[in-house]
Amino acid sequence: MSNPVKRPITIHDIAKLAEVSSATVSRVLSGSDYPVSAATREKIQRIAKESNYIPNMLGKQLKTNSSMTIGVIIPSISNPFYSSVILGIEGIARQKGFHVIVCNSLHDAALEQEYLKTIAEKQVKGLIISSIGSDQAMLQKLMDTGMKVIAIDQKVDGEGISQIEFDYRKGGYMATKHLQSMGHRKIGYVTSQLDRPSRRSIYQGYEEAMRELDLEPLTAESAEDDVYNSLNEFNMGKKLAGKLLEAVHPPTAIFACNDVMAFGVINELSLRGLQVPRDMSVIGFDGIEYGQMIHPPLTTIKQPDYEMGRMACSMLLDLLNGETKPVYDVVLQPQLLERSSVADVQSKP
Amino acid sequence: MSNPVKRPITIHDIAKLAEVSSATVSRVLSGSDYPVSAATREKIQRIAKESNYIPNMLGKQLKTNSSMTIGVIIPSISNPFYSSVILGIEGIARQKGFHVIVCNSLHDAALEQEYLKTIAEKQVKGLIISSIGSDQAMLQKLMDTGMKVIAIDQKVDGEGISQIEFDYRKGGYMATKHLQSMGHRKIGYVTSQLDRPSRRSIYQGYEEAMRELDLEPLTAESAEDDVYNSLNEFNMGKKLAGKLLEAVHPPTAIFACNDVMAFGVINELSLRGLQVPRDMSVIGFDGIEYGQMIHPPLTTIKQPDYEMGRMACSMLLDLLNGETKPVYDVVLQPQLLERSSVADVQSKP
DNA sequence: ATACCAACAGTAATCGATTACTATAGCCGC
DNA sequence: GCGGCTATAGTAATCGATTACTGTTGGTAT
Repeated sequence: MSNPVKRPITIHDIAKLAEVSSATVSRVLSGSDYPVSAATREKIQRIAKESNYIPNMLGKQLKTNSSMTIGVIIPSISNPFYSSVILGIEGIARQKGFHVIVCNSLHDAALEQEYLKTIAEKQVKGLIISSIGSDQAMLQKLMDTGMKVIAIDQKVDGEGISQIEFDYRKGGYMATKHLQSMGHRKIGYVTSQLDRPSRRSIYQGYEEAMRELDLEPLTAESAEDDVYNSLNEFNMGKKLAGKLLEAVHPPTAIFACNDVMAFGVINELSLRGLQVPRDMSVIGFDGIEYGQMIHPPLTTIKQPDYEMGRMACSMLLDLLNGETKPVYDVVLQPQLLERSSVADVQSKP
Repeated sequence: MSNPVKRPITIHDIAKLAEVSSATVSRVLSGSDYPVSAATREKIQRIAKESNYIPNMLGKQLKTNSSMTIGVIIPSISNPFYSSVILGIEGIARQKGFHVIVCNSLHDAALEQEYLKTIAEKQVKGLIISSIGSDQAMLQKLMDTGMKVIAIDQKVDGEGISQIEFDYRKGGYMATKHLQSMGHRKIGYVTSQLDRPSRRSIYQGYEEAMRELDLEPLTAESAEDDVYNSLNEFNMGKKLAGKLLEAVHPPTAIFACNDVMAFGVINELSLRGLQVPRDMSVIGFDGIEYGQMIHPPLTTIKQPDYEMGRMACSMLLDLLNGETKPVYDVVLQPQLLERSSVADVQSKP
């Protein structure tokens, strides 16, 4: 019942048992192509199995200077958008024998820096990051020492970083145009603080589409810092929807900067006795799965999150394999998911 | 513009620059309490900083045989329940200077085994697992070599494993009792395949509560294997709700084995023109945040996911610190979240 | 003045695995 | 029968950091 803390088995132990040198054991167990006689090979494999040998990767990685691991830094896995990205990354990585270390920066730049350091210390040679911070000095230093980096979602400037972005501006434009095409002219926009580039881009798309038809933008922006948390976003959506309704000329359609906020908008509307889409149209942004589980199913702009993860990982592995492609940016295109939260209000002739 | 792959700086390089031995450098940089003169100490620190020294944790961990890392194996981060658990684990771990490696078994026993091996190879000494597999031989072997393990959510049998469970049975019982207390007598239960212990337990709770009042259980169980995926669950909820409605004596309330499935139930009802809770009451199980974003807000049984993560991590760190507590099980209690999807149908006198 | 101890610094072993290098034996061709 | 090649195996250096051990110096207590 006590625990006599057995020292783990090493190749040296196996070497002794098999009466060979540890070099031979290593050659067999690591799958090297160095020739070893069939008899010896079998004997070593048998002993390794019998003794439950577990290789120590620290030793191996230290010597070979390769950890077959990639790091991922994202704001938070509890955001379904990012958890999809991760699933995409892991799928590709696993397929190629790589492991993934995921770090949640929790929207905290300091924590992001800390994870960056940890990842470097663990000798991880490849990183996929959706950066929250603005000071990329550390990132740049790591790249100078040979780390390969792919930035996703959030643009990072700095030379030598390949990017996978969304065309947020276009997404904002598409959403607005869709509402316009359904006959809406007074279109409100609710958004969390316009502090991040991605959010500003969506807004620009909205504004541009409005200007094209000489329409007045009507925006409700959150003043608060986002403590990123679904429930907060939801409540913010409610609050901002309320604001728009109390405007002098309330809109007939509301565009929310993300799906969860759109949920809040819909909720607030229904509390005030307004039916979506009969009394008010709503469109979201993100395309999370829950959007089709609510009533009415949310029309939204889809970001191909899973694909983004897969693509980022493929690009990174190519870089790690020494394929010296030029640094390049991929811009993924938004896609309109037409469901049932937008009404056609055109007066058809 | 080319990349002359600089060899990374080691303590030996610093030693040379500072004209001291690498032992002294290590003593300064690793925060040892071995005395080093102030002058030397400062010089070393200055040079380390100037040269952007990044310690190689592989070397350190290999020598000290401690990786300050814990492993976590869960079915999938895209399930908000588990992502909450992870956030709880990480919070505690970070606070104590530990890192966390998260592995998604994706409900695949073989993949779980593989990750188990990987974690062992990485010399991780502590593991928190929500196991999907039934063969715990490997897990037991790892524990024999000194790995500390805490099982959460899913019961794992095997000696020496501390558990943190939910009282699923009681949760099922409470949900059913709540519906009964609101006057419901015909209560349907929709569930995914009763193949996992946790699911069977919820069902038992339901059945027990029904028997207590001599009521006939009315269950719709999915025949399909669960490809774990929210959308699937949602659709299954729709399908099973349909089944219940077509029963000879359709229920007045439906209890779903998880929240997403309850979303499906509600959706199906509303498609068929039934209003929740006026025409049918619905109760869920899990307590995910999205439950309060739908209409009507979902009454459900809350599992303290975040707390579970924190608790598991605390227990694990205690174990790793050599605090030889007895193996013990914690059973977390379910909690009724009363929102608005259940109607009171009692004929009040 | 002697014994003892603390402060400080270096040498070298060590963690576990890989691999460059060296060595031996058997076989082939000519 | 000799150079050369292949198959096979062992020796020892190596990755980067830590640390047991040894040694030197200077101060202090008696």
